[in-house]
Amino acid sequence: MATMRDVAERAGVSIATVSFVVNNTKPVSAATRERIEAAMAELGFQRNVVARALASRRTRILAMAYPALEHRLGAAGMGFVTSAARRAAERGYHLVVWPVGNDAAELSDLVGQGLVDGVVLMEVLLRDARVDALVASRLPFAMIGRTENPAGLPHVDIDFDVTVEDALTYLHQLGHREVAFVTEGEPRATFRLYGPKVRAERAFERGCAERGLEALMVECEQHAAAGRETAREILARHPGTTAIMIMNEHAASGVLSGAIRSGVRVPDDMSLLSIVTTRDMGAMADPVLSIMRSPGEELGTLGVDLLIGQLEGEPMPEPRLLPCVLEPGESTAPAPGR
Amino acid sequence: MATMRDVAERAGVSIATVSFVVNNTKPVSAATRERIEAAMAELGFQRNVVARALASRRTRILAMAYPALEHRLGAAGMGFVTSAARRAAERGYHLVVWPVGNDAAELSDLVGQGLVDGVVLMEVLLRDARVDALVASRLPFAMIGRTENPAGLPHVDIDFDVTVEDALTYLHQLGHREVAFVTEGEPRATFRLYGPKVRAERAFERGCAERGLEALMVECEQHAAAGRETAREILARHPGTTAIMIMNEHAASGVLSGAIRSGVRVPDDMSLLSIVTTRDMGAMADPVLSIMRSPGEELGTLGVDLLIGQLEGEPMPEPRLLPCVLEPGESTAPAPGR
DNA sequence: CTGAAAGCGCTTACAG
DNA sequence: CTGAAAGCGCTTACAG
Repeated sequence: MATMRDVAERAGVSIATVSFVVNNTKPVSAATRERIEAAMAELGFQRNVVARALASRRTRILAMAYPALEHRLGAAGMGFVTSAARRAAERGYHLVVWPVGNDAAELSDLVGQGLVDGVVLMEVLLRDARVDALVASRLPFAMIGRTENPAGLPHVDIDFDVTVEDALTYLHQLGHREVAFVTEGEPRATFRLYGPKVRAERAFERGCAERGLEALMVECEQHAAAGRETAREILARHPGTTAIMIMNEHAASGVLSGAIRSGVRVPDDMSLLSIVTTRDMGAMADPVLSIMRSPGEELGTLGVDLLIGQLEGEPMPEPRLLPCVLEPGESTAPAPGR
Repeated sequence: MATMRDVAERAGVSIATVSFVVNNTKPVSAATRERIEAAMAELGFQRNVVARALASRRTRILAMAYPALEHRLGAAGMGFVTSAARRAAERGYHLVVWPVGNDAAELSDLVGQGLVDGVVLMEVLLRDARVDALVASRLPFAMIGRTENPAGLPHVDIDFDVTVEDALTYLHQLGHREVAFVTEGEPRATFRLYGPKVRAERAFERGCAERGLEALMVECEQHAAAGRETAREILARHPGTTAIMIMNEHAASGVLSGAIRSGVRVPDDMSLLSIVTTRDMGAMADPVLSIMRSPGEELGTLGVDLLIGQLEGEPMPEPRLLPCVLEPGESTAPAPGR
């Protein structure tokens, strides 16, 4: 590999001048610039990013930190990572992936190595030791998700209030008055601090109260069999239910087939709406599920933008909350008798 | 951040000696080692990985290169990345993700930056310019997947021969004599070079020939609606078919519901076997699909091991081919009349 | 507009 | 067992 020294010799200049044209950081006369560019082309020069990082104290590497044991991150998880990596590349950065535990020690350790200029933190909890560790480290970071009170901390997240409110409005306008909400259930204690679930539940309760509806919520493990069982349970205990809203991607198809197996027609007797999910997931069911699409890729892109913005001294961008967008499928219809 | 110089001063030694104990690279007397370790603890010293990389000419960063536009990589793609990142971390490496185009120029450019010690290349084609570029770069690499003739190139891949053979054996033993194979179809020209598809088709043809069966193969786009249409087509044109093998994760549930909508009972009238997929995908269908599980995470782990093996001068590990493993669900049964 | 030089924080022969 | 010193390949004041 040719170095700057090689280029400088060939062009008959100092390496400083080569650096100036490579980085376009100081004025250089057209003549010498041309000589240098010719030399670079002839030698196939590429600047060594490690040396640049050490000298400039900026590695131009970002980290994407996500929970190591997170199996919930399926297709959506890949969407975060690929969109974030793409955006980072577009802006001249690299993205490393850091599977980290929920304890902050591991993250602090990684940060201390000095490899990255900043961190994008995924799957943030309402109270999150990793966030505290990042604040303490003074390294720039951005959250995908947010703590209980994220004011002042750069973040992007799904707008659960708007998403749930839009979902309820949609179902309510279809005439549904008894709506069940199937959420994710998990034994792990930290799950009580899982923002998406907590925020969606609060929004559901509020939305139901405003409409004078009962807020029926059921937790369900994250697989199809549990979804089937949950559907049966709802039908047995709350036979008046005409619509089920689901925020549990892996159980949604199970809820559907559980209902169908119980002799319920979807959407004639029962509407199903799967929220915070992807078109692909909805399309795999039969009938195709109506969904509210999660803005997964947008969040990855925005998270990186928020971080790079800080690194490059742009005016601190506002936190962004993006709602999921309704994409009706075949599983929602007017309530029976309407 | 404390540097080695700080530690050395505090311990009253040279920075060389500090380096020796940090890296455990030369014998140091117990007494001085203790002083140094105490100093490190007091200062909270962490070695700067960028400086180490520059001095040692090893960054201990690996790249995972995958096709930028690849939307096929859903949950399985995340499995590759997370398992690879975890393995890299276990062995003291970082993993950067590189979304790259199919042309080799982008990859060569990234390699030339000197950021990584090696590359794990995903979604390798039978003839692949990126592989040629990596060979030319002389940078160590490992493939997940393989070219047409990968002898001498480190790789891990699914053993499509064994997988398809096992699938056929399973169906044949259940009495099925007319088996259709639904594969992925795509307009892109490079898809003709997509190894998994080509190898599976060859294996299917061979297996059918050996058993005196007709090798019925149908291409299908990668979504559920196309799967439904494909099921109808098979039923209409080949009414004797009693089993469908599917290597098209996103269409599998569609094939199932297409068959059911046509009045076919699964598995009584028709068996369905989805190969090279995940338990999660199979479980989302009703009835639960019998699958052959893709060893996605194992491939990610092995790919990293293969790469690190080269970097650390271990004897060149053999390429590894892993078969998918049969996990019967509710969608396969003896052929009708058996 | 251009260059000489210090320095980023380590590793690694080399010498003792 | 330990240290002085060169060097990894750049960037960046500073001087001219």
